[in-house]
Amino acid sequence: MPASYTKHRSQTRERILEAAESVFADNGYHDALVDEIGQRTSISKGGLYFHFPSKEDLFFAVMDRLADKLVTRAEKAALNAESPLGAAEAAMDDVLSTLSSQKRLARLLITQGYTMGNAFESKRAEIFNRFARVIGEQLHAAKEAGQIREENTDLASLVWLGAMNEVIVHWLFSDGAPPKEVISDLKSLLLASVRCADAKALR
Amino acid sequence: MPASYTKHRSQTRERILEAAESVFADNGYHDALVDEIGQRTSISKGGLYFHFPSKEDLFFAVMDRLADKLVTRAEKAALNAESPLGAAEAAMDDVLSTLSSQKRLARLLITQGYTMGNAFESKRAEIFNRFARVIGEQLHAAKEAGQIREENTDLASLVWLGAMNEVIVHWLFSDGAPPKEVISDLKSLLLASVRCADAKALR
DNA sequence: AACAACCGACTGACTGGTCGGTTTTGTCCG
DNA sequence: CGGACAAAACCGACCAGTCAGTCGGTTGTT
Repeated sequence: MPASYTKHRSQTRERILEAAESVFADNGYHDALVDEIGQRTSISKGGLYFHFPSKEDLFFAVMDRLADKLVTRAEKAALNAESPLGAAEAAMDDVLSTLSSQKRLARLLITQGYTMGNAFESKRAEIFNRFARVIGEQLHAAKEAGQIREENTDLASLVWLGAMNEVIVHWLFSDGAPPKEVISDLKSLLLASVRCADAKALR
Repeated sequence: MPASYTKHRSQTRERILEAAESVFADNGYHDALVDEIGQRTSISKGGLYFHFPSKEDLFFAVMDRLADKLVTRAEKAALNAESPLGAAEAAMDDVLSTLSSQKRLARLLITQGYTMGNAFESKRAEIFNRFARVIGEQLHAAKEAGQIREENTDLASLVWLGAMNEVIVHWLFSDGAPPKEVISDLKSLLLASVRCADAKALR
């Protein structure tokens, strides 16, 4: 298999993933038609099935790609902080800002993880655990460094994640404010929750 | 229409709702078969469609009924508390305990709200908002009473709800501990988040 | 008789996936 | 260079399973 084949191949894969992301975001897994992904890519159904073995696999690939992009961004944002707690804040900040400007993606990421019966649950869990770990590691370090008094940092990271998730969901389905606008208040709440020692961080 | 008709009628409806709850909980909306609900009730498909106009309507009815039961329980639990903050804790406590012992229902309530495409989103939001309001009202009262320092009680209630939700999800899909077992730590975190003035409440 | 309640075989729309065939791309050799 | 060959990439009509919902008919109640 010549090299130039594989190159073009991955380009096409990417094109398909892009279109699929959009179709899944618009319609959800069940109501998304493989044929529509075909239309948007100008690739026939047969062509699609040359690149992906099933609709399900395609969906998984889309979600993985999306999660990768977000986690990578968040991790990078965390690196620029000068303290563990700052890093946790930065990661949170980044995710909320990013999703604030991409409602469709937020929806896809957060709600569609549940849409395929039991098959996808573990994948959804995996994705959320990746986020949780990013936060959790920083909180753990913050504890070691004496920045916070909370002991159970695993639970704390779950609380942070859940809070972020709920804020986003509320924005998506109940006309809540965009996450961006509540970041500041949310930070105060979450910093207080882990009993941040630094009073000024609570403003 | 004689009275005995309507009486028997509502009994049958109840029987159907019970069975449907179980089938939906086991399989999720899409993979649940109307025929299976028929089997479990010993009522034929035609019979079911005499009582409910569509599968979707039946699902809605099941979810409403479930949410009603839980919210009512939680509200009752809140009444027995002697302070607003205690009431909020009690409501949280009650919901987590109840769901801890009913994994299938927890799953149904929390994840299946997303499984029917866009059709069900508003209903899911409605149900969660009911819970949020129960907590939110108590937190607001707690603020008025000077029990907590947090100002933004609407956001705080969202944080509480999101935290509870995430703990449950983690239990459901990542072999996390049953919510019951983390209630105590979770309480500490959430009380701290709203800057509870009473130091001993934080233990 | 009249109406509610129920039955269950049937239908028809829907759509993921297949497959035989066609086109495009890269390679090799004379 | 060019033409022959193979493999990749792509096409799209078609298949086959699925299942919500229907409807003409039956049973039970008042």
